[in-house]
Amino acid sequence: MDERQVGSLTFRLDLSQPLYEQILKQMRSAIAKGEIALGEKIPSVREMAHALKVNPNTVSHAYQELERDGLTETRRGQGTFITTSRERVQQFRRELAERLLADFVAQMQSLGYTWDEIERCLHTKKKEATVHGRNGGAL
Amino acid sequence: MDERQVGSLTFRLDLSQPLYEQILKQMRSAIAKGEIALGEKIPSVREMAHALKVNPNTVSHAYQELERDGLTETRRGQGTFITTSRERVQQFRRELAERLLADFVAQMQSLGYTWDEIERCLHTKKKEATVHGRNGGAL
DNA sequence: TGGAGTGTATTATATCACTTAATACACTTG
DNA sequence: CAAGTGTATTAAGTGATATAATACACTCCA
Repeated sequence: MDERQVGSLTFRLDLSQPLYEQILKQMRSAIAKGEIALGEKIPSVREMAHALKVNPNTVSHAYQELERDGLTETRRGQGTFITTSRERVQQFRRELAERLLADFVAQMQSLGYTWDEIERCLHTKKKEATVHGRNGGAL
Repeated sequence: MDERQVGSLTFRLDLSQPLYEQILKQMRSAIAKGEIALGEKIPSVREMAHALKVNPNTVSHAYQELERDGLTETRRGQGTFITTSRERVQQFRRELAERLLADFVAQMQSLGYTWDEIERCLHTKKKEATVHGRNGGAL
């Protein structure tokens, strides 16, 4: 499965995307889902780099994007911490979901799908997924 | 708007994505939506390159991907033609939509959204879009 | 106070995808 | 035979990505 544990987090890295982007996305998900508590310290750049067998610069790149997102706060000499603002995390989650939804709909419409057809596709897939596994297809 | 006409097609190119990918996607859309008739000849590599102010190699790259998709057939010395198989086009459209849907759902679930929440988001956005413009938000 | 651990910045090197350019070839049509 | 097709090749340049090796300023704690 090529999974790597670091602290309470689990990462899956491959070569299909930039490494820093994969780290970034998986950190965003962990924060959005509350898998890391608000205000909690995340692994240091060097610790993360060592655990993921990746260059510290690459981890640093991802961490700086997280701060640009407003999801983390960095304290010089101390480390990087998840923001304490629950509102900020919720807002980010909403905005990202909104972007994903808009992109998805735009692409479906570029193939000639109508709103009703898109809704029907989603509903069909939901029923397919919830029949097989009880976890809603998440895992 | 930075749009370029070539034959009956309209292209919009920017620098946010590889040029060959943008050409590829917009050709796929045109074929899937039936904006180009089955069996019809598409502009030659050189003509398209000149019209889009792009290198012939870049257009050729996109055209070869189209053939890999099974959406076009190339006849040496004659040109590139849309497949005559309506079934092939429909199948491609379905498969691409299926992929888009699966990716979208996976990303939403990675943010902690449930199936019901995803369905509600889509339905809300549909109502927002159909209130404003009558074209369903496509243009 | 000093050492260890923080994030950050810098410079250098290497690789890869993408793009352009200039040719060349085999094929088909008129 | 000439013009137009797709295709292949070689070369060059650019930018993003990643690694490596240092260095610096900061904070904490023994």
